[in-house]
Amino acid sequence: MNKSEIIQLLAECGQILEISGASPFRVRAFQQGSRALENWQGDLDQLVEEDQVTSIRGIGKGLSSIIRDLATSGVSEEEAEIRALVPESLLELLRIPGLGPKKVRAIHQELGILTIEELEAACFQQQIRELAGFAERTENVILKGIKNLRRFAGRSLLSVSGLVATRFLQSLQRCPAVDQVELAGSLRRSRETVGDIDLVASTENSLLVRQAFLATEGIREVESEGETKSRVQSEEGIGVDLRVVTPEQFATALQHFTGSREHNTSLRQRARDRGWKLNEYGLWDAADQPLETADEESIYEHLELVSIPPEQREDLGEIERAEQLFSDGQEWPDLVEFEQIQGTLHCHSTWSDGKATLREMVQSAAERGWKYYGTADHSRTAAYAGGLTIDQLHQQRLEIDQLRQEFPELTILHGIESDILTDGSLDYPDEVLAELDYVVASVHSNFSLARQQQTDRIERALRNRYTTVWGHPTGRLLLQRDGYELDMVHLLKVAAEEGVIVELNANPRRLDVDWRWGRTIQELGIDIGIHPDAHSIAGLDDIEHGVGIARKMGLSCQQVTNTWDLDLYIQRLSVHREQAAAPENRVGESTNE
DNA sequence: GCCGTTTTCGGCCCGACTGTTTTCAGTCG
Repeated sequence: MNKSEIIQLLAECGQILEISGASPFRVRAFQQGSRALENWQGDLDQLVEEDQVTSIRGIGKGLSSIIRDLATSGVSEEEAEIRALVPESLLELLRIPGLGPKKVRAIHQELGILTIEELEAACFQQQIRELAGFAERTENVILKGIKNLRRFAGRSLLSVSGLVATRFLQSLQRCPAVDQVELAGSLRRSRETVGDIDLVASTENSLLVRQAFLATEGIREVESEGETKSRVQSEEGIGVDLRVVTPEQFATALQHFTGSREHNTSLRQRARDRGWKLNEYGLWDAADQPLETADEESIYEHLELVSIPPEQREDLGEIERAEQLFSDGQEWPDLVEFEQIQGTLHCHSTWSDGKATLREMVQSAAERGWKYYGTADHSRTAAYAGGLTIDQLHQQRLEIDQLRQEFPELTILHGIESDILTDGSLDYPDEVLAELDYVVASVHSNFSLARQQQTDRIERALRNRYTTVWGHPTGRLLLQRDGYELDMVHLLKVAAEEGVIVELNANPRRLDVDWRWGRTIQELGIDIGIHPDAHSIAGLDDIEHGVGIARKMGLSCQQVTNTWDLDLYIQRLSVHREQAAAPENRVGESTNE
């Protein structure tokens, strides 16, 4: 059983235990264990083999034994025992908003209901309202929840949620009663997908602010509204939460609602260790005296930590690091910023499956003030995407020569996104690859190869002297499909050895390589290229999503190739080719045709 | 079930809103 299946299974065990009425702490242990495994990146098989699973914080003896059994044999006695506690289909009922474990349990025990369909029927037959603790309104809430569940599927992509968030943010910014307003939650932390949108506003008049919030365009439904908290559902099916506090409370509220939950739990524990109290309204010392918290920095400073960038707040060791930096008298290192981007590689045009012409794309790159622009259409095997024949590649070079004259201030680089063929070779003969400025090597076929075979295939491509960039390394599509099975640790080592730039594909459906590999990537000294994989002019804007993920990886501008000066960049693109050309470095080199 | 410079027991973050109730449990974040 692979890692993502185990993560899912542990979370389900937590939910089953919850419905069955187990200790809430045991429930939380499964949920936190599942999240801990999800946020940990490394080779799980190796960890299991070395019997080191408990080295992941949040996973102790009990969970590690379940994980070991599942990873090695696919079955676990403990897991089977938990699963037998309640019928599996009840987990579906938990997805209905407003229905938690207690209500699901009551509905099942009293009425024998097992599925969403049965629950819906029971609501129509007005059976639910007869149960203790339920009434007519609960039936309506459930029916509405079922309807929404069928219509919308949980989390959303940054490209969608970002637009919705901006709409609400602007509506609040226009309200004169608002003192400060900021985006919080997972969007501020640059998570790759978003469950709902969190906004924090400060004011002396919460009523006016609430009214401005509820007057925002595109609200399907108001789910709750109170003195300090309101929640609506947008037309796109995304929940939007607004928390309203006083100006003095803004910093602690922003910190609190930015999260993550795990980060906040650790931070509050740190306050408790001092006999202090921290919540969204402030920070109090042991004598119950409020401490000055004018901004987020001061909250961390009181707790003897340097200020931690929002993207890093996942409780993955950042608090320990902030403590060390604080005692060393240093600051958190600067993370890469959008304004530092000088250009990019891996953009498509109408030469293959892009929607804009090469000229239009180049024009847009020049208008953005970029120093360089790399075009990389699909290679010839990608027939589905209009991949270029060798002849077309040569014709494209003629157009690029022309554009270079028209846009002298922009350096235009001619590349290709070459399919990695099933045997690991690239899609053109060496002499054709040699004519190009760079090659993005990507897998677009045979996703279901066995792990070792897929790893070997990609390794061969990475060791090809013409490979400059490893494109969208795992091929995942967020909310659609997992990446192909591969040995990521091994392949990152290969990329480091060969000097291959690892792509951070900034398309909001991909955001691949996953940010959780950030630490490994930094340890190996790998250079990351943030590439929009743009198929249109608007697609170039996706770089901003990529920068957010790079910040989440903890990267500085030095580690992101497309923030570099032109000369350094050009030099970097040829490094691999020259390295590989040296006889002592010729390892597993391919002979394309 | 996890954790630990109060370490093998006894804690485990904390507050808002809703709906069903007449003071609170359940859900959510």
